[in-house]
Amino acid sequence: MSRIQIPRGTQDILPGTVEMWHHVEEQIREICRRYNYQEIRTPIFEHTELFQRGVGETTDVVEKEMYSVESRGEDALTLRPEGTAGVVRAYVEKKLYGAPTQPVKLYYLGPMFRHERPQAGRLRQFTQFGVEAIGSHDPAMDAEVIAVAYRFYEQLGLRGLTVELNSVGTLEDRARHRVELLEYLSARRSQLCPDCQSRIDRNPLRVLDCKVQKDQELTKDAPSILDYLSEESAAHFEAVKQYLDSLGISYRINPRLVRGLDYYTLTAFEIKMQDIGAVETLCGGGRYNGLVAELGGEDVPGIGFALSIERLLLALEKTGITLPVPEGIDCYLVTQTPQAKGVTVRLLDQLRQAGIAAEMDYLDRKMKGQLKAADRLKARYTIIIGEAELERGTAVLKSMDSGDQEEVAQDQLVDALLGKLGDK
RNA sequence: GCGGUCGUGGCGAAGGGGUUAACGCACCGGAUUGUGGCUCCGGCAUUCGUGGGUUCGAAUCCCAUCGAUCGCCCCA
Repeated sequence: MSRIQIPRGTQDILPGTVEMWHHVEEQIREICRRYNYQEIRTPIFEHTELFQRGVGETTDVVEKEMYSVESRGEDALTLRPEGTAGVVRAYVEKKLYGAPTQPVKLYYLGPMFRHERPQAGRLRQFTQFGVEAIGSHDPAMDAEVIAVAYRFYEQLGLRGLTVELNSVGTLEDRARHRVELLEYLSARRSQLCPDCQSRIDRNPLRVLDCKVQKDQELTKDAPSILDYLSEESAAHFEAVKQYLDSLGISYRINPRLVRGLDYYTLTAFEIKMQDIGAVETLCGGGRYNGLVAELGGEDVPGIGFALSIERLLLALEKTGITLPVPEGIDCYLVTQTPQAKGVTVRLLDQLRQAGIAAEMDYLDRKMKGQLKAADRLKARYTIIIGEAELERGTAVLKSMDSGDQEEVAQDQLVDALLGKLGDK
């Protein structure tokens, strides 16, 4: 029979690795508790139209990366490629604008799906942690959202991160900038790389972000969005910068920073780290003041970020940070003869009910093999029941660390072991 | 959608046309018939991703295919 393999761009997270995920997940819940963001869980799939309207019809994500299915004559469904659209949909549908605490501050953690060619830090199923703060225009809100991401990385031990900051303005700001930019780019069209020539028509802001050296030089003096911000937009941007200064979070203004999703307005930011492969962006986010209205709600502002756990793990690995991973069990039960097995099974269950992580042999290994197995499992203690102990109703309790051992009555074992484990 | 590199046991890895496919880790057994971590000994790939071709002979050369990986586009 031929073997069925894991789909491209997905991964099995096995024991030994999953513990790191647990640790990261704990840190996420902890930081969200402190910053007062509450968890929301939305469906893994949504109506395709949600992403078309939310993310934007002409974005790459919607145009060529969605996993969509026709669903038995009903509206087409799509595996979520990002988290914000679903959260905002829920905000509108569940009327969270009426929630007793405002602004509404939510976080999510879960798998996203995009049909792309996998590479380092890019998968078809990947996991995002994101927050959304909906209902506030306050630039301090922007700073807080950036701080959540930044402090989260700090808390895990990552250093040398760069916060890149920009304002992409309001729709009106962008429209005025776009006219000038198009004029500038069109004049140089033929000298730009083929990718950029098509970007001019699709998303001219992207041209400014091109990695080709020649293009960088050609667009060096292109009109900057920052020069087209309205007074209000500029004031917002200034305030965000000041709040970040107060937080002691350093940042780099990058007027060419563009986000790939259509819903962003005003503040846009990324957190980057070098040398983790071709992808250096760990986290991306920004304001989306038009999105709630676009999805049928009131005209309520919002801001959020999304970051990938896979990229975080990659960054930690490159930095040489190992996460604290609990390992080892408390106790391994060893039997010399098959006759003792009945007692062992009973004792094992008693230990487990008492909260002790315990294991026994299921492979008919000899005593020696069982002790070796206990060692491999990093058991702190072993309980050995040989012929003599079986007869006397006792067991040997042995410390695997010191090698010390003592004989204990079987009905005293749980307490004896609890006492020893408690001493540690 | 496009390009580079790679595919040998559970894992890491040598071998780059000639008949036993090194070695290390892990695993199992023994030395030690009631005790792990160290040591020593033994066992563990009818087979080199898959299919086809060249050849007296292919893990080794060629083609195709599948997969992995890195990069482009784009993004977290």
